Amino acid sequence: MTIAERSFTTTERPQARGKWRSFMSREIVCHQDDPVTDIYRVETGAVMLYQILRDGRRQIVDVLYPGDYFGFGDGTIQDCFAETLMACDVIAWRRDDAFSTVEWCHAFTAAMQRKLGAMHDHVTLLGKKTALERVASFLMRFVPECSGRLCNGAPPADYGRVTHDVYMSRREIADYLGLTLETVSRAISQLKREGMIEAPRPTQIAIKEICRMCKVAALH
Amino acid sequence: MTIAERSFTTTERPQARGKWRSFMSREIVCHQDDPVTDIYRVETGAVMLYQILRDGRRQIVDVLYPGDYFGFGDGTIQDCFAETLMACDVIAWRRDDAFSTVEWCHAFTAAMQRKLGAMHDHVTLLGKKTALERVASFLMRFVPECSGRLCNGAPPADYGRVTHDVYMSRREIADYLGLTLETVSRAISQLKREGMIEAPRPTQIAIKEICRMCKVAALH
DNA sequence: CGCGACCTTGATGATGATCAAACAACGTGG
DNA sequence: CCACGTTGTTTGATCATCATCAAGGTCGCG
Repeated sequence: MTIAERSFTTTERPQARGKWRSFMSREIVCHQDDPVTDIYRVETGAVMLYQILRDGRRQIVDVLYPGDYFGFGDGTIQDCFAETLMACDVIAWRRDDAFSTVEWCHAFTAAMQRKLGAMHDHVTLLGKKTALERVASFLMRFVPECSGRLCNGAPPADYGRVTHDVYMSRREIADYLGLTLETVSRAISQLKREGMIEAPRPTQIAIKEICRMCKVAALH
Repeated sequence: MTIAERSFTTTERPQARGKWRSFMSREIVCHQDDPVTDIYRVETGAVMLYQILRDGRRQIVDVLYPGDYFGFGDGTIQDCFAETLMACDVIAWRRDDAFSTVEWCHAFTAAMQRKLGAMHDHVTLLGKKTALERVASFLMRFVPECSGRLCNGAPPADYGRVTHDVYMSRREIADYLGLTLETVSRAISQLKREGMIEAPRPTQIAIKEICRMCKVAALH
């Protein structure tokens, strides 16, 4: 089961007055510069957030999985587009409803702390890592046990046997990692040549040598 | 009055059971990988957050000003060093105390929303902008009215007359913007040559032509 | 089969990193 | 007061990484 396929058990998370909404792949949930009305939480699937500069450059600033919140911008105006990477379920709350209960606030603050830590890691990736390190770091996200600072050095037993679906095109990966699609493609080819990963098809990858990948990714 | 010199009026912000602490310039408030015990809020001054990779590369992931919270990592372990850029006052809460009141949670969630939006902008800067655009964007932070997406096109009346203190060295600016100190220096020199800024000394700048700077920074 | 979308690979070039040296500001001690 | 060392900044010359430009390859589908 991939990260994106996980879903929340509804009992342990507040959802009073929240409205379930389903989206197809590549649907836009909200637009940059739109007013903020609702707050969303991903329940199943995956959503990308991106900003577009006036001259058309696009930066994918985050990729969201179940449990992640989005759609609140700076509190008044959306700072990003939110677009689904696959079929998704999300819960939408009216802003005022959402913040009215204490449990909701707690769930939200916990999610925000996790998210901010992840953003810090991503800033370090963009500011300091080479192309190969970025791509390796990106692929290691599919092994959550080993990609964060929680890693205890023990990879899951079945790693190397599992193939992960990458729901992003080369262009999207590139726009996420601050590279071009050609550079991403070259880096993936290099990791394949060196035997660290396999890719039966472009959108599927299997990580064959976790510890080498981890070193290449400059994760620990 | 600069951003860093602003301070909060204590009445409008919850601080029950919070403990005031004062720091000198360049003191380390908390260490990467330390356990999380307290949550801090900057009251006066400025604090930088940075991560250090195993081979010594440093990325400054954020610069905090009054009203910003820090020190909570992913909830258990610090993900960053926090170091003061100048003399600072902060309030420290025990984690459990902090989240016990509703008002505190509301203040915290509001701050986190602002911060996450700012991080998105910074990710776009790191992922897509050129060296000159990054440096110009950085300097435009000293004119908050014009640097964000709240900008209404009307610069403050006294701009160009005000010199701003940059409490960061060229190396720190570089580590923040994902560049080298030489590249930062060259970009600043270019902006000076073209008359957009003045710099009576390296750590002080005055923005002379806000609208041109804004264009160079690719802000709007 | 042929078209379109996406990916891969190659050749060339530009931006920014690296290496290096000179310069400015500042504090200390003779 | 000035020589000197220290630290940080500026500027120049060269180099490497990644972007750009270009062509060919793979896959799915009408």
